[in-house]
Amino acid sequence: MPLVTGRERRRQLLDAAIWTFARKGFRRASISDIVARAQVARGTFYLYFDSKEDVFLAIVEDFHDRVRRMLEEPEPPVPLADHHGRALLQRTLRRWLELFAGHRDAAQVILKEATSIDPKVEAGLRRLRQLGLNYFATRFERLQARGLVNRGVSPDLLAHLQMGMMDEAVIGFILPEPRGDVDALAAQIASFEWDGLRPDRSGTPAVPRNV
Amino acid sequence: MPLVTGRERRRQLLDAAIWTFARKGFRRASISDIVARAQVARGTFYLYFDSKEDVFLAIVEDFHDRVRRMLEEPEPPVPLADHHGRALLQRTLRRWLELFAGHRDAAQVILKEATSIDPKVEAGLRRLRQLGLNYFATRFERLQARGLVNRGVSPDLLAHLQMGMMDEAVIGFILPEPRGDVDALAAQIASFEWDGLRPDRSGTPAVPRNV
Amino acid sequence: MPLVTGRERRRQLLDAAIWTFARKGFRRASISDIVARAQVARGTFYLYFDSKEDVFLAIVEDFHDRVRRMLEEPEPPVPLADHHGRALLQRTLRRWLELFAGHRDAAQVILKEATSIDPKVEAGLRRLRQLGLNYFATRFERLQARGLVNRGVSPDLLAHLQMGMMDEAVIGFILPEPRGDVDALAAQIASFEWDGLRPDRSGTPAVPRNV
Amino acid sequence: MPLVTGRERRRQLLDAAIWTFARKGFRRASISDIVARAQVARGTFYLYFDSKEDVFLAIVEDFHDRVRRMLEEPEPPVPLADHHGRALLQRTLRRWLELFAGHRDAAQVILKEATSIDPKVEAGLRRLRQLGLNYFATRFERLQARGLVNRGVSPDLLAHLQMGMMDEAVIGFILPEPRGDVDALAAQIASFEWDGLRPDRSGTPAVPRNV
DNA sequence: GATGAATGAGAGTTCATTCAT
DNA sequence: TATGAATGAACTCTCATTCAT
Repeated sequence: MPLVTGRERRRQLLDAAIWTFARKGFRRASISDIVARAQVARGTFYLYFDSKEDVFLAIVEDFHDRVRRMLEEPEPPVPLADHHGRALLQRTLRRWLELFAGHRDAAQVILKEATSIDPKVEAGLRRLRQLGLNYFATRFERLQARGLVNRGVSPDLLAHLQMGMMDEAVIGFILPEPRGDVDALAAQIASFEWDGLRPDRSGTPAVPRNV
Repeated sequence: MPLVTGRERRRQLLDAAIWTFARKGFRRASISDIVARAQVARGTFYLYFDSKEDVFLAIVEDFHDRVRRMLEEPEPPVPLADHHGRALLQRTLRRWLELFAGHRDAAQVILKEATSIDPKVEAGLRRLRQLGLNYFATRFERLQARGLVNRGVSPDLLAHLQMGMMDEAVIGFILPEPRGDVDALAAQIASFEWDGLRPDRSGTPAVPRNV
Repeated sequence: MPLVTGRERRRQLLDAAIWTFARKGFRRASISDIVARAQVARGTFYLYFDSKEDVFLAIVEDFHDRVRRMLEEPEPPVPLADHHGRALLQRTLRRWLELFAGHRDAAQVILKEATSIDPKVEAGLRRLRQLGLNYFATRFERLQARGLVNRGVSPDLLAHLQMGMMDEAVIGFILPEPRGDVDALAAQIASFEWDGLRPDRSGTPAVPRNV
Repeated sequence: MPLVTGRERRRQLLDAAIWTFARKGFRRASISDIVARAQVARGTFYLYFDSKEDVFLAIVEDFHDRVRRMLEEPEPPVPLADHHGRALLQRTLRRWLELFAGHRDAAQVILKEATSIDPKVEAGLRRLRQLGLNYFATRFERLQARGLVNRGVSPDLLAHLQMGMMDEAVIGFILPEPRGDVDALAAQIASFEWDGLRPDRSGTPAVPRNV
């Protein structure tokens, strides 16, 4: 029996690639860097991946799997309360941010190195993105149907905006800092999304001039 | 007098680079591609730019200038109305989206090729991003001070979320389609931001279960 | 086991570079020329040398080693004779000239291509030159101490003059001809050095006019 | 009438080239460097010289002229003395070294950048070298004929050795120092050449062993 | 004569990929 | 499976030279 199975060797190379791409970027990282990190020979890389592009695609698909598994995981019930919809939203955002916080190198690669590499990679990224968009859109739709969310905005647009905010929150607050307070971040975003910017829900604002 | 001035030749090469990077990506685009597009010799490129990285930086800075000029432009007054703050917000978003819609190739390059290229390029992108963040943060702060916007969220976080939504809106709705309805898009985003997701501002939602 | 070891491949490339530089000069020789001579691919060159400058430095250092090994080699005793010092000198010159005659391409490169290439190369050439200068200076000093050589001239200057004569003898009489009589050349140089130009060691020259 | 004549402009460019080649070497110096030094436009260079190689050849020939003029200059008589031949030799060496000391940049270019550039340049350098060799050979021959110099060595070989010593003296003692004592240098070299290394012109050295 | 923007051949170098061991 | 020396296409960049003004 070999010391490492094929599965393990592949994982080892994949992690080395994630680590390398996160630090050098796809373009500047070389196969040499990856195999040096993985402590295997150059040729070994090509036993598990077809090309440099292929290992990038594998990273995307690996992350895709993680997202899918997270989304499929059953969620613990939220205590019924006044702002039930908001609590659900906040929990979702937290789980989403936690996933990225738990895999910062991969997140870095997916979010910041997702440059035009290859049609196949492009497709993989599109699928990953679509997974998120579908999830959020379906979710908003259901919440609207149940009267838990304002029906005035299209679930599809909402999903896009949600994804944009998530990306930016990860890039701006999770990737740079070793320990961001994910909980607080999710709470604040949920708060903004739930209540909106309108200052006073009853009265008229007092004589505003142009800014 | 030469047929083209140095300024024009530089612009010509810059536009060729934008066009090329938007289609092939920074990595796959070669200097040969750029000069072929610009219809000049290979060496001419190096009279105006130091390197492939340098021309990318120039693109970023060119776009930076456009954004700055747009932000400095005086805005026509918004008719005083019930939802004054919302109207102001919507107008800002529209102008922002219009700028990107008016320079789709450049937007594509900035938003999708903003990969790790070079420390200098990195810095340039950071400056561009900061320009937007500062603008939105200042704006929200002022509107809050004037009572036109809910004081419950930090202007800084708001700015980040706003930028995330803008990026995603551009990537999702402006870059793919030749003619997106920018006005409608701005209106919908403003609507979501203004009112939030809360379904009913008075009553309690009716017996929701977990989603 | 590969057909050639790394050591051999390096030597093969080094020899090809010596051959090429000797014929085309550093400037006009291209990496293509070198690898064509060595019958390997272009990239192989860069497995063994960092750059074109680096291989030149390697040539210099390779020759440095040869000179050092020659100088360290024990010399067979010279039969005690009337002109003991002169015999020692002649033998040294012969060995020196033989080394260059035995590696004419390298000598050509070292002596005629020793142009300003690189600070590192410059330093390497300086070390090589210093090796020779030190050897001759030490030698003269010892011979003076033992009373075998005229004490009227500084060993340091003597070393420089000796080096100059050697360089010129190699350039003028060894590099151009496939088979120069190294022995006779060494004998004549030693003769000149030993006896000097003074025509008659006792009498006064007869009524010389200006030349 | 133009501000500068063609002759002057050519000289200006020639001096700029000497200055540049002395500092950067032929290979690393560019036409840009030369015209920048001469403060003229790039194209102007090509009105006076055919190519980069051509200007190098012009430098060689310019120096050739200087050497020739010096050699043709009548020499002041040397006071008749005991060592008449030695005094003549010393004066010649001094004049030779003075020429190089008076044109250090050109000397640097001729002696250290005289790398393989071009067949034409090669030929020019050969002519320059031959000028010196002929001069010394003729000189030694005449001195031998007049009994002022030892007849035991061939004038031709002597000329080569003399040139080698001159080159080395210039490289080692004149080029590096702003103010070398040319007189003393000439005196020491003449001393070595005149008297040789033989320690004692009458007795036998006392029982020397091998070094 | 003088200019300097434009040229483009050609250089050195990189590195993803292969394959004999 | 694993290795790593070898490959060579493709790249960026330089710079001597030209020529319309």
